[in-house]
Amino acid sequence: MDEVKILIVDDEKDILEFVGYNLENEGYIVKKASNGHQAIELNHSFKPDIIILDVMMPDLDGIETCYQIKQEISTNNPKIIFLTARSEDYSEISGLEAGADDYITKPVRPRVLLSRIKAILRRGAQNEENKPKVSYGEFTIDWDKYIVIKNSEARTLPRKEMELFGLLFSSPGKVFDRETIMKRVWGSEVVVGDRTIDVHIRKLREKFGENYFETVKGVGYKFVSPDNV
Amino acid sequence: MDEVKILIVDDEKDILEFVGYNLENEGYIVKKASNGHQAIELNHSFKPDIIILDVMMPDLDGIETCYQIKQEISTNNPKIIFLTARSEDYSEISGLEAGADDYITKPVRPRVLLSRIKAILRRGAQNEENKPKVSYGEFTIDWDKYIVIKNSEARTLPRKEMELFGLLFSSPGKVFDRETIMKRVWGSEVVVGDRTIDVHIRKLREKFGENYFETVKGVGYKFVSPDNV
DNA sequence: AATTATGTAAACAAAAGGTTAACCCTGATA
DNA sequence: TATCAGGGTTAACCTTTTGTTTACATAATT
Repeated sequence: MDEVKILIVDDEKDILEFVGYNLENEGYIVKKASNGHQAIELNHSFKPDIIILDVMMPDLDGIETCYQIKQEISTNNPKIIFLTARSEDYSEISGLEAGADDYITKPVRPRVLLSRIKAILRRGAQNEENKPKVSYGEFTIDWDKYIVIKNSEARTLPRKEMELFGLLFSSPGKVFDRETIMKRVWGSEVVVGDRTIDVHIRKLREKFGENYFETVKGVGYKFVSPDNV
Repeated sequence: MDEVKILIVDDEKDILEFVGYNLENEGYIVKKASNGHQAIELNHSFKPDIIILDVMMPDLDGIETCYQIKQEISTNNPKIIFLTARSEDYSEISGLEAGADDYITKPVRPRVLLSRIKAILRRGAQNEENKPKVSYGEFTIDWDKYIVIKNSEARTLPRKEMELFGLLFSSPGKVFDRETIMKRVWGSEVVVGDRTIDVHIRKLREKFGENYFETVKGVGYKFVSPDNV
């Protein structure tokens, strides 16, 4: 991983500038968001490796934002560093639960921040050896190579198809309702028409066969492996 | 859970008013108690989903109150958020021991409080997703996969049939009267003809056999498992 | 027997989902 | 810069499934 992308989220412009400047100086690719919604949005499009997230923000606070981001199925699995003022009354409990990977208290000291970032990247590098490759029935999904293998025949899927497949595949047999699919694949911010999910299911069926993606009318869809039940 | 009930407990009237106002504004159903005894009392009668509990109270303090409430066996299992003044020397430890679910330090900031409440509700909702897989006699119902298994033969039912089955199956042998069935499966607002339930019972009988859904004339229906009684 | 509650089949209505093709981006390519 | 291609989305229309009612038959209860 040579190009490390970092997203900074804070409602105070000064901090965005200050932290952004320091990180860019170190050669990271930086984008900034000034609220939670923007952050979720940018997590999609920018796909940062690390998100530095202010806890205390109006409207959608850091904890909430973190939750939502962690929910989503996506290729980037961003690490999240919380930024909290020592005086704030957000307890660490909620932060850890929300899936924070580290904490930093304001005021931000560049040296500290950089060392935390490096620590996280180091940790990440180690994990990367655990290729997230999961098999079930005749299928294998390999997020690393971004392919789905069916009976030793590999194919690359477009992002949304991959994510939709990934979600359903993550719990074979379990029905995911449309709302959940929407939230986890498209994100809670995005609003798209109701036929969109169907169309993507169609594409998956075209590629893998009609029998793997079962419709449960009025509820949602599930992945099943006929030979494997 | 659409109607969320919250109980606020504090000996300072101002705080009760302030917090209460903000929560009501968000559509929560709110009751207030000004001491621990009242709180325990209201936990019984009001059955709140969440209790916001001041730690520092005369006589019966928050920790004690929390203990007592957690002790009780009741249908509502209220989540408890502690309210502590930063200066107080109640350590978080005692709070966690007492069974707190979260902390907030005074002064209470509405945004913070609301986001914590949402977080707690979300946690609760997630747990609810793991609807258990229940077996009785030759039947198993699996809400996750949305199937009913009879003698190792699985089938997915349409929504209403599933819900009707689920209801009757939830208490084998117990008679559910039509009114209850209506309310629980169709909802209290919906009005449908009186043959509708019968027709759905018919469908279940067609699918699983005539002997499992017994009519109790003038009352309602019950699920029975002949081999199992 | 009369009355009332339930059973049933078939018709009907309305959701829910399926399908296809066109459209709009965005990023790549010449 | 113009063009192009792929992915993603929408729109329109089609099909199927599910849910409800109707109309009448049957069984139980008084």
